[in-house]
Order: sequence, then C-alpha cells, then structure tokens
Amino acid sequence: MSKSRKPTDAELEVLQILWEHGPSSVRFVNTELSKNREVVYTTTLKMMQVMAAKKLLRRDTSRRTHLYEAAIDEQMVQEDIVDKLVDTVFRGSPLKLAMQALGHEKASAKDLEKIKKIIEELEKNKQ
Amino acid sequence: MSKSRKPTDAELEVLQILWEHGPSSVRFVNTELSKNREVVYTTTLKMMQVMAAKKLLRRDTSRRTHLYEAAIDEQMVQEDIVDKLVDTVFRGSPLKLAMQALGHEKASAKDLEKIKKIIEELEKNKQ
DNA sequence: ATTTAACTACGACAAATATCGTATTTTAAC
DNA sequence: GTTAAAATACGATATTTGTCGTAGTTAAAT
Repeated sequence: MSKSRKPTDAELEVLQILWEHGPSSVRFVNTELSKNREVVYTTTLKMMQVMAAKKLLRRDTSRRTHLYEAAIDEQMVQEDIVDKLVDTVFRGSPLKLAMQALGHEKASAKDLEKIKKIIEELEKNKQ
Repeated sequence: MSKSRKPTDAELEVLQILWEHGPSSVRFVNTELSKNREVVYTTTLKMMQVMAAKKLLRRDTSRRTHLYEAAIDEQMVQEDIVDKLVDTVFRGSPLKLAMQALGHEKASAKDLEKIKKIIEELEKNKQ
C-alpha cells in the first residue's frame, strides 16, 4: 500500500505551481494563484505553512524570504489520484476513465495518435 | 458552464452503490459500505439524509423503509471530475490522464484493444 | 537612525464534512 | 396488547479546510 496522501484542491493548486516553477516564494505563488481568483497573501502563506507542517512542502528558511518546494512527486500524486478515482468513480474500470479523458474537449488528434502508440507499447509489455 | 457539483469522497461512495444497485435502503447502503470500512448505521443514515437535502439523492418515504436513489447522473459526475482533474492535476493534458489510467495495474489487454477502437471512432468524428 | 516596505508567525473563526449517540416511531412477532 | 426489532429524526461534536486580520520582525532605503 502506498501512502495515499491526498492533497486537497487548494493544496493541489499550490503544488501545481511549485511543480511547474520549482522552489518559489509565497509571494510568487500568491501572485500565480491570483491570476485565477482573488486570494489574500496571508491565506496563501498560512496554507503553505500548513502544507509544510504536513510534509507536503519543504522549505528553506535560511533567508528572509522563505523558499518552498514540493516534497511529493507529481507523478506519485497523479497515480494516487487516478487509482482512487478508478475505484470511487469509475467502478474499478481504468478503461472508462481513459475514455472519458480522451472524449474530453481538449483531447486533440495528436493526442489520439500518441496514445495509440503508447497502447502498442503497453501491449508488448503485458505479453 | 455546467453546475460542477462535486460530491465529496464519502458522498461518492454512496452514489456508487446507488448507481450500481438502483434505489436502495439505508440499511443496504450501510452494509455495502461496511464491506470496505467500519461505519455506524446512523452515520450512513445522516449522510444520506444530508445528501437528499442537497438534492444529490431523491427519496421515497411512502414506506417505512425509505428508498433512496441517485438524483445526479453518473456520466455527468464522471465528466465533471475528469474535467477538473485534467485542469488541477494533469496540467490541462487529458492525454496524460489517459496514459496514467491505461498504465493502471487493472488495465487489461482487452481494455487496450477496446480503447484502440474507440480512438479510431473518435478520430473519424474529429475530422 | 528612522522610516517604510515586505515578510513571517499565529490566533481566530466560519463553513463543510464526517461521525455517532440518544430519542422516537413503526412494524411485526409473540 | 406487549414486547422486541428495526427504522428514522435530530442534535452534538470532532475534524478539516479555507480564510483573514493583527502583531511582530527583518531588511533596505533614505
């Protein structure tokens, strides 16, 4: 069994920013968040402090402006969430989930081609 | 914009049972839930009453043992969740999500074959 | 050295979620 | 008709999440 830590939605927003940009200040994360919705600086600060306490983030406090970075791997989180989702929303069928994802409006023709190749790879490995 | 009602995890557990078995009593749902984890009857009851108040469930109170059924469509919920997931965890890439799902341990060879056919269908429609 | 700007720390709190115990009602069995 | 079993109603509460304000601290600018 894995740890199956499941970050909340708000936590995922923060994690996404850190995964994308690497170690960042609270100010930076807050600015990024603010592009989507209004959020007070201290709210973001508190959030990230709590996340650090939960070991979701690591922080470097050696300078005045603390730097935070994700302490959990993006891939791992994706796996945990997909596993859980398959169980709780797709009746244990990863196929259904994949179908739903590919039916998604943003799925492009290139995506479909790519995934065909990936499937062929998977088929080789499963034999 | 859709309603984007997002049931909680515990609510999804209940919904899944109702989607699978149709209108059911609290007792039945509680028994099903108990297969996975310990849960007191009145907890399940309260949960379902709250869900009914939220219009996630409908209930038939004409008999002593009330029957509850899902008031929201399984497909809709799946879409909402996948859409959100793509945005918040897969950086806007449904492809990544699909890959993750197909890499899932439970994805079988048959699943892979099926999805190839589905992709071909999608490709026709996207042209 | 004062002032100012930017940062952290921390407590408070509202709302949502999840859980459970007790009281009450209803049905059925005896 | 009493009793027992099983159901609902409802209140209480712990926990988590998300939000924000205030206070205090640090560093830089003047």
